[in-house]
Amino acid sequence: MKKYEIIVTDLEQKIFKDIYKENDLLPSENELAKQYASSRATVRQALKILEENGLIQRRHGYGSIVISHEKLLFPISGLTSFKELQTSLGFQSKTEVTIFGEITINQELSALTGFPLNSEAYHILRRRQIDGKFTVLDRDFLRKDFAGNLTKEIAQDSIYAYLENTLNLDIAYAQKEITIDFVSEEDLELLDLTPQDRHIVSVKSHVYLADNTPFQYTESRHQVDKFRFTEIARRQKR
Amino acid sequence: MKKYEIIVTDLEQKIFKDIYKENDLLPSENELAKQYASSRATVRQALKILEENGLIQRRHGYGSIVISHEKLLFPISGLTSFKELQTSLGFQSKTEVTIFGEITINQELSALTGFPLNSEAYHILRRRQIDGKFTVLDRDFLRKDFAGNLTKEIAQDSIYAYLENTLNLDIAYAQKEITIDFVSEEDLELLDLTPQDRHIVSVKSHVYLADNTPFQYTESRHQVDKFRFTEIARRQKR
DNA sequence: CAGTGGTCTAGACCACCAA
DNA sequence: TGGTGGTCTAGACCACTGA
Repeated sequence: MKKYEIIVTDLEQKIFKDIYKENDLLPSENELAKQYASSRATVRQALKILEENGLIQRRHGYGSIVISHEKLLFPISGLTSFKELQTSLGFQSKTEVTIFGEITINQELSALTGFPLNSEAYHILRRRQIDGKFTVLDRDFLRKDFAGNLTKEIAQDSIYAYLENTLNLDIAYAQKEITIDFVSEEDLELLDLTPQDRHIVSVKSHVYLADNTPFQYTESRHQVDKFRFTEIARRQKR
Repeated sequence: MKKYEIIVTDLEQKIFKDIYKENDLLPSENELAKQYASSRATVRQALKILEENGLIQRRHGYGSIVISHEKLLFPISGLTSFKELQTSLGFQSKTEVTIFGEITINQELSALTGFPLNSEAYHILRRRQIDGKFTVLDRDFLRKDFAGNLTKEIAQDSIYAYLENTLNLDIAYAQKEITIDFVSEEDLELLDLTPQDRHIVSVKSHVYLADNTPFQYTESRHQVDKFRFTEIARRQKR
């Protein structure tokens, strides 16, 4: 474990255990450097992470204030997968793999996914049940040359866990887009929608590996009243 | 201008001018440190910002890759106000101030906004026109003890510009939430909705100052088919 | 004013990557 | 293996906040 990670973890725990309470000041950077027997730069690296995670707010010439952390629920932001969400929130839920196929990328799919023309990809359609009702429909395209031997069983569990832990693929970032679409035939067929539902929330993601190759394209369609997205936004000074 | 800002700006321009093209490698950190006559730490601070802004992707042991920047349109993320968006995107648009009033924060409003009970606040309702149609409805609550003498004229222009540039208020971060609501009576009355529209996108923001005081609460209601939200999400390793 | 966080330097060693 | 980015140090000066 790296030194700055140790500091982050320790401060996180102290915040969650209310040793440092909401609106408290953390010890100064010099003080923390002494406490952790580190340089100030290392402490600052740790504080930067706490700030990005929305746990503290730093103030020039004053100190680092602890932010209310009760409000920090349910960040769909940050590339979190369904399985992770589900376990961390303790939902009653199930995943059904509707389609598990392979496909050659044609012109249209290449434009959509960013994959090379004529490359081979998995095409997976899954629907996810929350509290007994199918509320989310996920369509995934994954490049076969990277995703190795994906199976239906893995798709039923967590694809991300498999890619990152088993294949050691380095997933770096995603370009996400949220829009509201009209309900499609397919949505009606596969999700438990009420007849009055005309709209659906669509979250499209292009997922890239560390070396910048487009690796996955996902469209996730959520029943409108089950969707919620939260994030901490910091004002960009520059 | 700080040294790392100079480096960021310079590299940004070189990327936008295609001197460094998509999928190119930037010069190494040591090389850049030489070029800008700075330390490596300063170069790294600049590269960190470029990475957070989605312009490059850094890779351990390899280098910093330039990411496609054509995809970077319309980030509502990052606390951007309507006026900024409008000017940066060149929309034809207009803002109408429907309500400009003052209000004492009661129990209910205190819970909603986080403002102290019995404090004084501005209550502003604005509707925004894009291409001749009212598509966005903004309801703002701003604490009067911070927002000084706000006027209807300022509200018609940009409140943020006034607060930051004129009052020098230090807006630090916002907790945002996106949900889909049912269309309300008020929405129907003030927005140009079609009779079939049943849903509306609601973006709620709690805005905080640098010293962590809740300062503004905004609910922004967007016509469903005019709403689009994009962001770059990085996978959290920790 | 003393103390805080923000910027910056010049070094060091390590972990990773491609050839 | 040589070059890359990732971590870390020990120091310096500056800009800002509060009393």
